[in-house]
Amino acid sequence: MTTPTHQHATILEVAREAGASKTSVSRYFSGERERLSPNLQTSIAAAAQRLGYHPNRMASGLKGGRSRIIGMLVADIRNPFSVAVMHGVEQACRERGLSLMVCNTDNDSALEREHLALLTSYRVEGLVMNAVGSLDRELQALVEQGTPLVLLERELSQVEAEVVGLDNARALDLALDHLQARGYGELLYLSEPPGLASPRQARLTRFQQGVAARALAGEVHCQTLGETESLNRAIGNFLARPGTLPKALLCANGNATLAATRALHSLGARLGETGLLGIDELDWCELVGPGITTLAQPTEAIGRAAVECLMRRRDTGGRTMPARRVHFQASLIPRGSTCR
Amino acid sequence: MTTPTHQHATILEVAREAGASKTSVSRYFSGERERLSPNLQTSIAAAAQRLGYHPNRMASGLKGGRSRIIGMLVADIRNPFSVAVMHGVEQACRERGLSLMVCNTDNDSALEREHLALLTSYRVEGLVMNAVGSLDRELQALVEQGTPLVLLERELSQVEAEVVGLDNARALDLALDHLQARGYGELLYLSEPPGLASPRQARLTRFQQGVAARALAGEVHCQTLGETESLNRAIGNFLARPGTLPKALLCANGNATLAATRALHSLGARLGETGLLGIDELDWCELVGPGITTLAQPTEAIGRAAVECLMRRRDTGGRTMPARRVHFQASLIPRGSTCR
DNA sequence: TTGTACGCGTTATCAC
DNA sequence: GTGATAACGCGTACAA
Repeated sequence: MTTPTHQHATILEVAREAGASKTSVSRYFSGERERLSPNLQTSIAAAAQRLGYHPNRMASGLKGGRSRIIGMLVADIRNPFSVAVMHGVEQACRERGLSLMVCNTDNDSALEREHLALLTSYRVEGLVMNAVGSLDRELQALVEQGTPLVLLERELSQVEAEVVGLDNARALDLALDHLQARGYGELLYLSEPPGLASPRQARLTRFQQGVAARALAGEVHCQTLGETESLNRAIGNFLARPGTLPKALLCANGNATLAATRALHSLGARLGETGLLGIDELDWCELVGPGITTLAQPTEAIGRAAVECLMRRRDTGGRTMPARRVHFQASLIPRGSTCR
Repeated sequence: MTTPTHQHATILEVAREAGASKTSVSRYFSGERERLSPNLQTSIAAAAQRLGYHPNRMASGLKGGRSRIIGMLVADIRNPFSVAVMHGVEQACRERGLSLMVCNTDNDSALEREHLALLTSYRVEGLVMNAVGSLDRELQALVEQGTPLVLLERELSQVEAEVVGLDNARALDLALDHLQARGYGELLYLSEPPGLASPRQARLTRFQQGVAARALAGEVHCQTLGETESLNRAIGNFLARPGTLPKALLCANGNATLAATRALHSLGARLGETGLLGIDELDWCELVGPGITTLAQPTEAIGRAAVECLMRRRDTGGRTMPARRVHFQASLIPRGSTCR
């Protein structure tokens, strides 16, 4: 019987307790149990059990150079879309025996830099990010040090990295086709300012192209969604403008959908009469009024694909491979908000 | 074959590059810059800059025994409440120079055990959890090893740990008072099965006491919320039952609110005529029908308080201190769903 | 099959 | 002020 220590047991203590050597204990916990005699196996297991031993990943990561940690930099952890992708990332990591360290940057560029340094200092074996700022220099350094990098959606021209995300062009085509088929002729596109975030840019561009190609009337409102009055005014003006064709709002992401729904709600607009279509499926979209039509993204698949890219890149020796792109398709969920 | 990627720079390389010793470089990066001569400081800074050096936290964690990592075990990462608390935890960690390692157990007891072992193996300096299973033995071991532990809501009688969470009794009193004031006389309480999760138990118990004390009619439906038909039937029966007093649903958490709203939606019930009150405030509660009345929890404060407890316990030497409880108050947000 | 010795990058303890 | 050196816990040649 051993006295309950308040320290963590080490491999050496387990070895002594089991009457074996460090090496054997190390083997036991490194998946080479078969090569040990049954006797040793049981006594090591018993000793480890008694001492509550867990291998120290800090130490093993130091020696082997493998931290077994994947880092993830998320722009907005309170966005359900990000969480869903993260869920996929996490599952894929677990299946590979990796841990996930998630940092939320709250759309703050300084925070992003800070968190990136942090993840670097833990020697993460790969990095998944969808964050904000222009960290080109730091990311370039990271990639040159041999750390695989996958960008969610936002692509940075400077840095050699995989990009995983939605096929934005086809998603917008899908949305525009649907709205046109339902008879809406004047559209207002709602988005946060594109800034450096390339998917926002890609969606916006395709919206403008698509509107022109379909001979629809299209307007754009790009503004921080926090400014409620400004948004309400913009939507109010759009709806009040004289016009013969039915009007609809197209929202670039989940946050925009939420903001638009609130605005329409406070303006007293009836969903359907005023069309509403949002990119990103959310829990509550089926519950508001006649339901909100959405374009759902395969979030889990996106997360898993990110990890797959990471691992592939790691196994093929990093930057010698050309950067790739993985696109997923959105699926339309028609509801009452696009039904007149 | 020479590796094409130059590895991470080490403290030794920086020292050589700067013409200094390891010790000085270590001091420079450990907040003891003042004790170095200005000359040394600049040359170390320059060398580190050239080499892109970041201290290896794995190594420093090994030597000093401080990983600078806080672990968090979350039962359901897709629950917005959990994410909001996590956000608070993260902020508090950052302010203290700690990193956060989050593991999602997906309400799976086996996964929970696995993740706990993982976090232990990284020698987390503290653990925040709100997870499911009965991990009493493992947690007890953790605490005895000197790792501070804070439980969110769910308390485990066996283990000595702080508990941070809502004042469930007063929250339910608030809810019942509101419903009674609004004239609802027959209540149906919706919850997932209490099982080992003590807050569910606490809320349920208080509901039953409170209903009796107020001479209201109260029923309870505790079932996995995934079973839609069962839930619909239960709510349908409740509403169809002859009775003179207005009826209302009381939902034990955000998931229950979502399920109840869906059920009422599919049953064609009108919110308000049928009362609805949910614990946990969600983005969409103001948007559905006339709005859903909720009891909001101070999520960020709960997360921050958890980290504070952790740190306090660590600084006072862990298990010598008696376990404590921190309770927060919910605040009522009245909306149309409790207005006839 | 099992044991020994060394190195991973860092911090702490001394000496100068 | 600065520098040499010994741990920290583990993996792994290499020896037995």
